Amino acid sequence: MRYEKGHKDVTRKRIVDVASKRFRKEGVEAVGLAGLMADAGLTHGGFYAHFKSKEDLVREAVSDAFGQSNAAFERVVRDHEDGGGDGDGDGFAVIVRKYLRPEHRDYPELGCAAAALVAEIARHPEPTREAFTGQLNRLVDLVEAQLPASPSDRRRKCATAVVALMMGSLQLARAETDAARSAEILDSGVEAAFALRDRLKTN
Amino acid sequence: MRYEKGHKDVTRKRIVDVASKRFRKEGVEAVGLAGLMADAGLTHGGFYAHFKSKEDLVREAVSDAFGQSNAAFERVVRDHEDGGGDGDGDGFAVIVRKYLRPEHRDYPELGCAAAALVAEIARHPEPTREAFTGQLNRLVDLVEAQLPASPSDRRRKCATAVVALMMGSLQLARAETDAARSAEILDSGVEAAFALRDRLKTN
DNA sequence: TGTACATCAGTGAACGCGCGTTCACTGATGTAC
DNA sequence: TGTACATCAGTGAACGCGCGTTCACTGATGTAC
Repeated sequence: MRYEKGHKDVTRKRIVDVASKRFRKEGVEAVGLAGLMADAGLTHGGFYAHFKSKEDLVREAVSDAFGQSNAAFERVVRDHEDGGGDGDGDGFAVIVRKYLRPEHRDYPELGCAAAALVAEIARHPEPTREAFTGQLNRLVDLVEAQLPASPSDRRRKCATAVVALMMGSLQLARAETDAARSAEILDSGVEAAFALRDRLKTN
Repeated sequence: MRYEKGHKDVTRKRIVDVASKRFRKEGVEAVGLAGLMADAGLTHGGFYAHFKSKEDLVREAVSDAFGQSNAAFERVVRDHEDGGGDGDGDGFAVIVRKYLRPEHRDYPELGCAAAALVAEIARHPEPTREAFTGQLNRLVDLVEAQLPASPSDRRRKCATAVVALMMGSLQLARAETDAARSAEILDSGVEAAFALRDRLKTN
């Protein structure tokens, strides 16, 4: 069957979309190409008409997943600025609270790719790691833009630490089996993020 | 061949030891039992004389790996106390600096199991997750013990956030391909950890 | 003291299965005549 | 306007391979007589 123009691109995007969700939920290694293609409504043989290897898809899907979650955070900050507080730094609170929400903990397939995949990505080839760190820097940039004025390397380091703290807290909350303790981990992350921001203000 | 008493226990420990290193370095899923047993100087068939399943080994190896890294941090704090500063809170600095060292970033197989495996463990069955969080709490306890006196839930939350921050920073530093930026990530973690500790002091 | 047997940690072939990858093929549609 | 052919996204069988797991077996040593 021959398809209308642009059909292949649509299919390719569908594969990337399915992959970006399943990788975040199950880990890259646990997801097989046959099942992935079936989820996209295709048979496995067609995979190589779209990507030259699984690694090729991983790089693209990680970038896409992380990019989507970054875009969501950027949007939520912009919406907040347009609405109430006129650049009073509350964009920071919006990011931190959204990141450390129970929903984000419970639905990794819709959330930050860093929290789900950072350790696995660290073992992948350099191009994949670079796609990852490119998006990571974008997240750090976004956090940095919400911080009060300070010498620029202090701001950068603070933003970096806040991202590490949020990501780490989310991961620990996901591993914790006790619901109350898991909620406390998220809460610790929120409080500590504010503490780091405030210290930048004071000093 | 029949073996001297205790021989089987020694073999078992050797398997757990090899597993605890390889899991941290390569991830649980990437390590096959045949290769693992070969590394322990055995053939794969004997595995089930020691463990009832791979998951059984995972639980034990994660507990062992995390326990060893915890013990190392406990030791380094004790040694520090015995040596110079008599409980002046520098145990905290010793932990943070040891955790966020470049060597820890570069040799995951000898380091903290949380940084290497937290995301993967979160997808494992409850007994495995509980073995993990048991050791995680031990690490939080250790950090908490180095913090200045405060209302106990504030201390606990601060210690939790410090662990999340250290773990997250180490993971990000491992994924980063640029050496200078990777070093900066570690440094951001160290500074932020001190900031969190200091805030507890002041307040 | 010497022989027969029980023990059991470790061996290695075999099980079904899913992996990533390759490739000859299909068949509906667009284009050429 | 009607027929022949080229296109090419997607199909599905097949490749070698490693996975976790099972099991009949080995063979050096300890124990029983």
